[in-house]
Formats: sequence, structure tokens, C-alpha cells
Amino acid sequence: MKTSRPITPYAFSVYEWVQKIPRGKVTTYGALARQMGEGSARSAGQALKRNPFAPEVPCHRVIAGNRTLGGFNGQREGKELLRKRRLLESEGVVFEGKTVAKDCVI
DNA sequence: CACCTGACATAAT
DNA sequence: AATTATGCCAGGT
Repeated sequence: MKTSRPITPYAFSVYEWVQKIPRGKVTTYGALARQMGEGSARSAGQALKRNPFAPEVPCHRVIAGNRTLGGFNGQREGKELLRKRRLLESEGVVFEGKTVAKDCVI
């Protein structure tokens, strides 16, 4: 296992953009890639899943295009994972059942 | 260098 | 509305 792999420039760009997300707002992988002008939803997701900067890059502020949560908590709502949803609400994101209010999505 | 995988998106059925 | 198929692009093997 490689200890600390060199962060690829692409992923680095993703992290920078995610940091730009205003508090209480969320964005989608597709939109994010589009705004960056490079890559695609999948590539962006991989960068975030590999997110080396945990709290610094609020990956939880990035959701799927259908306004569902995607991988972090959408797969299996464990207690710790459920806590992430709470965190988003804390940031000001409004959850409508299983989806996020479109007004919170950029 | 070729094939496979994946925290997605969109269209078609 | 739900499921299936295809496209997308970078990273890993």
C-alpha cells in the first residue's frame, strides 16, 4: 500500500472547487465538473472519495445530480453516516425526505 | 499499453 | 415511477 500517493492535479482542482462551496449550499458531481470545465461526474467523485483532506474539503457538500446524497450516506444509513446528514442540516441544507431541497443545490 | 472499476448523468424503455 | 443501457473520464491493475 502506498503511503500518501501524489495527489493528481485533477483531484487537487476538485478539492479547491469544493472548498468554494458556500456554507448551507450543495452541488452535484456533474455540475462541479462542468464548472471546473474538466473531467466529468465520475472523475470528480473518485477524487472526492479519495479525499485526502477530510474536514478541509467538505465532500458531504457534494451530492448526486438527482439531489440524493450519493455514496457517503445514501448507500447505508449507519449511525455515523446518519450523523453526516445531520451535519449538512447544521450547515443550513434542507433535506426533503431522501433528497435535498433544490434551493440548496447550486 | 489494454482492460477494469467507480462517491455520476442522461436518455431510452 | 422504476429499471436498463450508454456515455463520460480519471485512476488503478
